[in-house]
Amino acid sequence: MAGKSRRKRGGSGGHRLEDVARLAGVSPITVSRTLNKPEAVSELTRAAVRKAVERVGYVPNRLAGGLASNKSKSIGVVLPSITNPAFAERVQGMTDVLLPAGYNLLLGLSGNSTEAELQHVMAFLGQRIAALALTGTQHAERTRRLIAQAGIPVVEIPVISGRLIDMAVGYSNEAASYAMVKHLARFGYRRVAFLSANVASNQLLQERLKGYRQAVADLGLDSDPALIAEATFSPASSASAFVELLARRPDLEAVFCTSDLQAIGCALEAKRRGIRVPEDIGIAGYDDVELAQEFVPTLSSVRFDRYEMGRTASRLLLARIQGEMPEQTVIDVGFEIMARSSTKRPAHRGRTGKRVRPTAGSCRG
Amino acid sequence: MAGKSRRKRGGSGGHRLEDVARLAGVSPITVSRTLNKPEAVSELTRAAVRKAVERVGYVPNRLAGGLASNKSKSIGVVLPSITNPAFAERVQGMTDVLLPAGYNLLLGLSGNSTEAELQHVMAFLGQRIAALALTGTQHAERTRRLIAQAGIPVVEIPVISGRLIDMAVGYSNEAASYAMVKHLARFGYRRVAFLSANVASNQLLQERLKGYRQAVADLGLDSDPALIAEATFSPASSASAFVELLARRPDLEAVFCTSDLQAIGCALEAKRRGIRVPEDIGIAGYDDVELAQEFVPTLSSVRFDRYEMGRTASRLLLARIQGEMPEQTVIDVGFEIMARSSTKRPAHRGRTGKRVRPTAGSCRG
DNA sequence: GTGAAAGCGCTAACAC
DNA sequence: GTGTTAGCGCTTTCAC
Repeated sequence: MAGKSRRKRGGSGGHRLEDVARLAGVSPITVSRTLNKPEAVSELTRAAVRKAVERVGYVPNRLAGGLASNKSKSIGVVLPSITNPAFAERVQGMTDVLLPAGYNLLLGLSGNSTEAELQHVMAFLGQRIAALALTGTQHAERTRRLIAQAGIPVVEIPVISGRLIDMAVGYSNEAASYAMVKHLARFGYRRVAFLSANVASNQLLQERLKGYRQAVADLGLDSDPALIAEATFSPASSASAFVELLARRPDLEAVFCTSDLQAIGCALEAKRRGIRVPEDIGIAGYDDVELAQEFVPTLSSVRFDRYEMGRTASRLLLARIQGEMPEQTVIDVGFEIMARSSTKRPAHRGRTGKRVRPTAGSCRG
Repeated sequence: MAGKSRRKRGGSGGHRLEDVARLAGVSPITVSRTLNKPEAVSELTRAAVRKAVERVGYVPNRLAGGLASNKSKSIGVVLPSITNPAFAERVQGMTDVLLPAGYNLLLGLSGNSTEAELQHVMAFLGQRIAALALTGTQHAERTRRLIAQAGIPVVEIPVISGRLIDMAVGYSNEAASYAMVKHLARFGYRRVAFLSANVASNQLLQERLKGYRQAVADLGLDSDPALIAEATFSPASSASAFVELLARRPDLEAVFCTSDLQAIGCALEAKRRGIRVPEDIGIAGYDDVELAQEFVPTLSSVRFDRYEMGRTASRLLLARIQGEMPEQTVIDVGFEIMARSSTKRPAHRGRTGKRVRPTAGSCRG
């Protein structure tokens, strides 16, 4: 006791490195090393320190550690929203890799606003995050500048083209969309609607719309702009968008929705109206959520491994944090067109289960 | 230049308070005050400082600030998983309140393991989180001890009974479950199955099972233990559990699922087997996801406002962080039985839309 | 309203 | 392998 008179120790009540050190009969730095670089400490000392740590229930102050070392054990993640299962699984994949490595997740929800993203990135940088995971490649210039200045590893998900900041894990949304339209065309659907959430604010949807348009052009499908509609992610909203599409184009043959929930909304509306799927109208979704293959009829969808994407992205970040330089920093995880009943128009026979290999990233076949 | 020789300033490149201060022609502490307590600084100085901050793009180091003040602007949140939309909406509600107040979210996914929860809480405490939000009241003793020692505000969600640590926002899961079974009984279903995820590891499900059992006993329904089954959250898994229930009890009349996705899994399986819902079998869900009211048939479910729960919990935490003592620290948000087609057995007529008022927290009517 | 000094708890650097 | 010293960038305390 009678240490140098300190400023009042806040209510956080924790013990300090020094307390543990005294108890273990070593210097503070030895305790620090035991915790951070155990291999640099003799086995004997290590045991003594560990015992002391246990004894007082020492929880290191990461704020102090971070300040001293100018880096923290936190990783920032910015997502548009988390209610969308597509993003939720990515987060799960990330924590599953980062937690065992001792890293925490700082979560920022941006709602597709680059301004909100900037706010989050600033806050994260203020906490000296060790790395950053962003969604898409659409960022405020200031965000890019701040990140560059910070010099931390960054991974963008789930895109692999565009103006990449650093690393990326994803696939070509455009190619996936193209492939699905091609799949529909193969089954004879030629008046195919594109139903998505608000495209203007969402880069991924822009890519998908581009793929849709390209396929429509390439395959000579109906290119009427009235076939393009927007709805929120709720099934109810997409149901009414579907109704409007039908009103605009009573000869509508298929709807390609950029989310499964929207596709299900359309399918349910079709059922309520006695429209048969896939006979009268083909319906395709996106994301391949679990419900897609259980639904009646089973729902064709675009599949990509969101969970694995989170894991891969995290591994990339961890490698870079540890100073390694992964040979591949832009990883294409590919996608898969899951051809199921909802787009299987009778009297048409198409190939199914087309898998786009990771390195391809575009539609083949 | 020629400042006192410092340890190398890490690559994080940022400017310091001192840089801004020099530029603005004031002392560092004045800059600090301008940023944290603007009202304590003259308008003129404030303007000068703000300009300097803008000019160099100053991002305060929260690590340093946190160390000095022994508190951070981060709030820890522990959830079992985030793939479940029920939790995702809570998180959205929390950030919507916390972000404008300048707080970040540290996310920890525990998978219903109290041990994992402990790990997260330790890591969070190491970062001197300002407050903590936990799921349920089942915690390791050590977790409780650490939290008590830290003396930070805690809110538990979505439960309001049991061994509460501090504050709570939620409703009685038991009463909600009881109410749904009662609703089923009112429509003449007497052989009601209870289908949930693994109960042993999940406190909420335990409460719901208790409510089910109590209702079965009180209302004289069939209490055969074979009517209780488990499945994962996937619709496929619950579909097979449903099949097994039918095998065990071919005279099964209704299934009460503790999640909507499971209920939908059952309903889809019923459709595949030509079993009519609600005529042959009644199906009830839990959570009232958007799809529930769009599904065909519309799905009866237990509703509670998850988003608002997140907001309320966050407001409680913020108040306590600011030293206020909210008069109510255990908030019952109530629940609602959404009576829809999937449980409306013809020739039976029950009351619908029963709303349990927040302060009631139990089943009335 | 503003500033000077001290120190939050830890780790980097260098000595032994 | 272990210890000593000097800060990390901020906020507290107390003076003016």
